[in-house]
Amino acid sequence: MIKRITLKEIALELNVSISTVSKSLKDSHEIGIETREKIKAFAKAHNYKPNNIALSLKNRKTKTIGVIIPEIVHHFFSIVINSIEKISSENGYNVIIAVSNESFEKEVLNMETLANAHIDGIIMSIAKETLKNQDFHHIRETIDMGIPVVLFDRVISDLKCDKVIVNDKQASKEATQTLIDDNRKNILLLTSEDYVNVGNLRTEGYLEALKDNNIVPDSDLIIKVKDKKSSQAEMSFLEDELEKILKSKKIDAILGVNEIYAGSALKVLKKNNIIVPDEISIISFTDGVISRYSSPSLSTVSQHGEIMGERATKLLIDKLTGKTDISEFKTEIIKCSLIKRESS
Amino acid sequence: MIKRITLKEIALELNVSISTVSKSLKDSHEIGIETREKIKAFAKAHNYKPNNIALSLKNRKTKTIGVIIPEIVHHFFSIVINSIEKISSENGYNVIIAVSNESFEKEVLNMETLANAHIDGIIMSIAKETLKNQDFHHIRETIDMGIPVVLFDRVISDLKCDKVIVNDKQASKEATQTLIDDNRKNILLLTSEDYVNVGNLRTEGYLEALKDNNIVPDSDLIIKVKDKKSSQAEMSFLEDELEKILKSKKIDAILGVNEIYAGSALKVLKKNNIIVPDEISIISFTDGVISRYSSPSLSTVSQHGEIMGERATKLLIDKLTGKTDISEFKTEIIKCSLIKRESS
DNA sequence: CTGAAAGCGCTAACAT
DNA sequence: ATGTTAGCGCTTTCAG
Repeated sequence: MIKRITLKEIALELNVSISTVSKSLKDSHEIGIETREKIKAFAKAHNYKPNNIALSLKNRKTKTIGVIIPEIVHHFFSIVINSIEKISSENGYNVIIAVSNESFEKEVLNMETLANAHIDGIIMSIAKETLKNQDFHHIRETIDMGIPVVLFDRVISDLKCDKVIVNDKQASKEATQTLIDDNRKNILLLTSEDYVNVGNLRTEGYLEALKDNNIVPDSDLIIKVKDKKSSQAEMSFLEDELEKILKSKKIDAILGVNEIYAGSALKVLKKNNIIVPDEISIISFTDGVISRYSSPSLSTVSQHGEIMGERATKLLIDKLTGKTDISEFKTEIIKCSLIKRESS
Repeated sequence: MIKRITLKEIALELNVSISTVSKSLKDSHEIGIETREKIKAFAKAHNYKPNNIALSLKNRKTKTIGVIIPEIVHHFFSIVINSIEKISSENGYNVIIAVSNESFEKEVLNMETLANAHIDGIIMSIAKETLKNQDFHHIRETIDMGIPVVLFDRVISDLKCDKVIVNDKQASKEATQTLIDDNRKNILLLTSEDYVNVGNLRTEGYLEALKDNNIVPDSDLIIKVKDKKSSQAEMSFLEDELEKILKSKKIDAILGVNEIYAGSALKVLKKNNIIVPDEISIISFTDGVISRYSSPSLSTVSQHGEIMGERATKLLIDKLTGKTDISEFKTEIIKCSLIKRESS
C-alpha cells in the first residue's frame, strides 16, 4: 500500500523546514534556486500531491458543486447533469449529486447534507412537492449562509439567486400554433398539476394560442396528470383518462408537456387504431429518447438541457470565482426549438 | 449572512475550554452534567454543526464515494447511479460523479481527481477505450493507495477488488433459446466490438445456444457495431448494415445487446414494412424506456441496474466500515430476467 | 471534573 | 535565503 507523501515528510527528508518546501513547490523566488529545484525534483519523484482536505480547511473552499435534482432516471435531467459535470470538471470543480425524488423533506435534507459537505455552491431544480408546499425556507437559509444557488427549469422568481429557465409559455404557444396552422382545432393538452410552474406555463401558452385563434378552450380537453407514488401509476391514470375522452370527444391533435405523457398517449392511440399523424397529430415537450425511437417518432419541443446545464454551471462558477457580483442575480432564458418528426 | 459557529466560539462565549465543549457535545461523562447541558443547549440554540472538513482532515475519511461511469445519459447507467446515490445517502455517504465518456484518458484523470478529493472508495464501470487498450494501471494504482474499488457491469477479472456483474452469457443463451423455441433459426445478432467484454459474453451465449441446437452460425448474421465518435454515427452504421443484410439473407429474429441497437433495428424493419414479431421477432438487452415506448414494445433482458447499484454500494460500504476484510474480494452475479413484451 | 497542548496538512505573516 | 509560528476546526491524550 502506497502512502501519499506530505510536506512535513519532504522537509524532514531534505533537512529543510516545511515552509521552505511549501514555498519551493509554489516556485517562490524567496527560496534559492537550487534548494528550490532540489525540492521540486524530490517532490516529483515521490509523486507529491497536496492534500486537498487540508487546503479546503484553510481556504474555506472545497472546489465542489452540489447538484440537487428531482430525479436522475429522466432524459432531461440526466442531460443537464451530464452538462453540469462536464463544465464543472473543465473548471476544476467536483460535482456531488443529491436526488430529492420530488420530495420536500428529502430536498431539505439534501441541502443540509450539501451544506455540511461545505460545497461551494448549489445548482438545483425544485421538487414538485416543494412547489406544492410553497415552502422555500431551506433555499433561503442556504443563500443566507453565503452559499450561492442557481436554479434551473423549476424556479421560484422571488429567491435571491441566479436562474436558468426556458421560454415555456412562448414555446408552448408556438407549438400549439403549429398544430392550429395544420388545421387542428381540437387539441388535447396533457399537462401536470397546477403547482408545477413549468407545466402551468405550458398550459398558459396553450390557452393563449387558442385565444389568439378564437378557439374556445374546452376544459375536458385538458388532462392534468395527478401525482402518484410511481410514474407507472401516473401513466395508467393518463391512459384511462385519455381512453374516456377519445370516446366522448373529437380530437385531432395532442400537446404533451413531456415525452412520457406523449409516449403513453401514442400507445393508447395505437391500441385504438387511430393513425398518427393523419387522424391525430402529436407534439411533445422533452426531446428525449422516447421521441426518437417511438413510431411514428414524435415531434418535440427541445428544452436544450445541455445548454441549460452549461449556463447554470457558468453562472455559478462566475459567482464562485468573483467574476460576478455576489448580490446581482441574472435570469437566463433559453429558447426552446421545435423539432419536427413524424407525429405532426 | 449567517456564519456557522465553531467550538472555539462556543468555548469563548461560555468561558470554558474547547475540549470541554467538544466532550460535552459528545455527551462525555467526563464532563459534569450541568456544564454539559448548558453547553449542549447553547450549541443547539446557535445551530452548531461540526465542520466536516476539519473532521475529514483528522479522521482521514470524507464519507464520500466516487463514481466513474462511461456516460450518464443512458438508461442503464442512470438507473445504477440513482441506486448508488440512494444507498449511499442512506448510509451517510455523499456521491461524487465523474464521467469518462468512454475515454481512457478521461477515466485516468477522473481517478486522479477522485483520489485527490480523498473519496473513501470508488464504484466504477470501465470505459470502452480502456477495455480496448487493456491498460488498467490507474485502477491498480488506486487500489494500491488503499482506496477500495468496486467494479460493475464492465469488469476486469484480475483486479483486486469487488465486482458486480450480470450472468451475461447465460442470459444471452437463454434469450437465444427462447427465440429458437419459437422456431426462429435465422437469428441476427447486433453486438458491440470484441473488446467490450459484456458484448462479447453475450455473443458467446448466442453462439452456444446455436450450437446446442445444431444451428451452424453464419458470420454474416453477426453485426458488430463499430465505435464512432457519436452514437448517432454508430446507429447509422448499424442501420446501413442491417438494410444490406435484409436484402441478402433470410432473417426471422434479432437479438440486440442493448436497446439502442434493437430500437434502431426496429426502425429499419418498419421502413421495410417487415412486421414484428410476425416476420421477425426481437429480444434486446437493457430494459429501458425505448423498449417500453416503442411499438411494438420490445421484449428485453433486464440487467436489474437498480440491484447492481445497490450491491456495488453495499460491497463498498461494508469494506469502508470494516465489515468485510480488506483483502477479500467478492464477485456478485446478478441474474438477468427476460421481460416478455410485444416484439417476441 | 476541566483544561492545555499536540496534531491532522497546509499557508503565510513574520522573524532571523 | 530559510525558518518559526500561528491558525484553519476538531479530537484526544495527558495534566491538573
